[in-house]
Amino acid sequence: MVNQRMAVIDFETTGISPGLGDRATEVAIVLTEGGVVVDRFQSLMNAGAYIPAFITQLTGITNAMVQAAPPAETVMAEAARFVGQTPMVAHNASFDRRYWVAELTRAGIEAQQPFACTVLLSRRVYPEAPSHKLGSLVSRFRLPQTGAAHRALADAEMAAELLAHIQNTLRMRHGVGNPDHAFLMGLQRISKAAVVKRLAGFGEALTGAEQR
DNA sequence: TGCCAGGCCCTCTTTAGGGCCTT
Repeated sequence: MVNQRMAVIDFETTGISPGLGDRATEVAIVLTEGGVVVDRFQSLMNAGAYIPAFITQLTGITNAMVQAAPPAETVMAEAARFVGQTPMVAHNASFDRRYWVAELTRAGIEAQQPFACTVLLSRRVYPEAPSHKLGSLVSRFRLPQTGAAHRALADAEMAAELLAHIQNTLRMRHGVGNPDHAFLMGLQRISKAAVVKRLAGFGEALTGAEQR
């Protein structure tokens, strides 16, 4: 059992590019330990950015909702205190890490936490999956649907469920005794081709589907 | 009002192009 604490994060935003002015509208972080959620943080935030209609249609988050929310800098400072030095995880982490760094930088806070990515891990551990979207994987593995998709807390909790499922697969199918954050970072860094050899070294042979 | 990016991965590749994934 992996008892290491990890912080699974999800942002809702006004778009896909913080470098071009997009801002976060909501953040949620769940702390997991041994595959169990032990604490939660969630808040809308007012970054003063306009939310396009199609984003509101996707997330349900309106301009009025964020205008009534605390300032982004205040929320991010609370989020940073909540996370501390806990290693982080996100679904498509390159996206959430960019917003984590961008919003913390605006708040005058340095971001140093390493990010593991459940998309990269899923591609390596479940190469047979036809889709690696969060919702598709949750459905495929019959994981709990923790609320409305495309809201930060629900997506963070579903990503945490997926993380626990990946860790369990590594333990049960591949004999990885301790799939902690450092192991996951190592696994996502090596090429997909190298993963077969790496995991095979932990014990049980991979399935045919995984060796394709 | 509503445009946009970036990293990873595959292949009809590597002097490239396109799909996936996130909002």
